Amino acid sequence: MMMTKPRLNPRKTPRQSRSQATYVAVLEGAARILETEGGHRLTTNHVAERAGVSVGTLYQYFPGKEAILAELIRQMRQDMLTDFEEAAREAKGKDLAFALDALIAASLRHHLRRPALAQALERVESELQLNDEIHALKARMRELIVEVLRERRIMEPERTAFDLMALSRGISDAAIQSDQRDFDDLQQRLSRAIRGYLGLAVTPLVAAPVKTSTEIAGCR
Amino acid sequence: MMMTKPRLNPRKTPRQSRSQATYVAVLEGAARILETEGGHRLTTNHVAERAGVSVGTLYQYFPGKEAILAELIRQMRQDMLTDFEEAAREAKGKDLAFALDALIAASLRHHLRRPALAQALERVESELQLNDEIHALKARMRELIVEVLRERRIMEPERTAFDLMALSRGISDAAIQSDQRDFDDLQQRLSRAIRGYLGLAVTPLVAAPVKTSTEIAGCR
DNA sequence: GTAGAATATGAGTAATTATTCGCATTATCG
DNA sequence: CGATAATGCGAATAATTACTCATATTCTAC
Repeated sequence: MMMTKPRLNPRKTPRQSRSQATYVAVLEGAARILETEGGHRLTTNHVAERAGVSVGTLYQYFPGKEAILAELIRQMRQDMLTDFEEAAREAKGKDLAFALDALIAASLRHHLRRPALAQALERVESELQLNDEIHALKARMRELIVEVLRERRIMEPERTAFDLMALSRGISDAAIQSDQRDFDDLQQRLSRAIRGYLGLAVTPLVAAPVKTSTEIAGCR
Repeated sequence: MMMTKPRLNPRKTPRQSRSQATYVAVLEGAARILETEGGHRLTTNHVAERAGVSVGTLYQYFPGKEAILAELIRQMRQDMLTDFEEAAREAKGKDLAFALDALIAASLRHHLRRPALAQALERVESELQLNDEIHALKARMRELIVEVLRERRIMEPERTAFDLMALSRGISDAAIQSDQRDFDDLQQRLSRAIRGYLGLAVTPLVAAPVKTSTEIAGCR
């Protein structure tokens, strides 16, 4: 034979359906380890075992565990972006509060689908430095929100989008960490936080002690 | 000799000043690794090296790297709690907005002192399960905020404190991750987010397109 | 069918990381 | 001092984890 290729890309692209199945099995095995045992137990041998696959097979498709994590993150971000795009399309033409609620719902659905996995992947994401593809996905998500804000004449849409995403993530993460999983409850709390940041009307949490005449008269 | 003790607690308490110095050197070495290289490079040998200490010495004071991390986290939470208590004392008797700003400032100081370290430790904290002492520190911090809210007649103080802490952390973390380090800018953004959540007055971000008479007349 | 390509295997090896232990050094106290 | 305890050392060893490769199995196309 002429010359065996010098082992170029260690990561093959699966061609047959059986290898496709192997590929997703590895990813799913890794995901389940993240969910149930934590990142420190994610070793190549262990992933292969949980995937019902041999280590050698794993290495045919992934050069190492970082590659597995990167692919899981990429898929998560891709799914999230798709949901966001759908929500933004629905909200087209509707008013600000409606559009925001649609985006909040999309974000919440994502966090509640596989809560432990989403949390673990976000942690990994901030620890690893990511490839450009993942960065691009996140950038497009932010741009999408910026557009929603800009169309509604919100000032400083970039910074506002940044803060809204950040505070949403903060509340979602903390809630999920404490096993709060009630969709409607979380939706309300996120909606309050976001509307409040924007200066939209929000029912005050200050229980009026005794209504004085000056308080009733004054607009704020 | 009668009987060598069966190696009870592998973690000695340093008695001489020199060993005190060793103890803190190990912690500082670990902290610097977290800051500059990331959690995956935190190995006992490496920590010892960066601390200028031999591995054996490290193991005299810490049974393993988790113990080092736990102690770093404990110290971080302890410092933060102290700052919060101080801020709450200052704010005693002042109005809600003032009290909140004092707490925000304390939180921000903490995050900005050693930003990369704070981030890394928070990640580790959510990955490891912590001992009761650290849980207690966090619980006392939340209680402190609950009290601030309760004294000002805020409804559902527990849940509100939870959400305020969560959204603050979300914004702080995201900002620091993006190298936004301007104290006053962050203070303003956090203040807006928190006041907004509570339904306090916040300058709206909606650029009024044309002021209609009904908008000017209506209180909200 | 059968040839050849693709895929799968897992024991075996390399590399990394954790942990110990015998001994050297330094401090404390009378 | 000198005795004893405290501290420090780091090569050596154990344990874990990463990764390979010779071989076996399964698929595809003719």
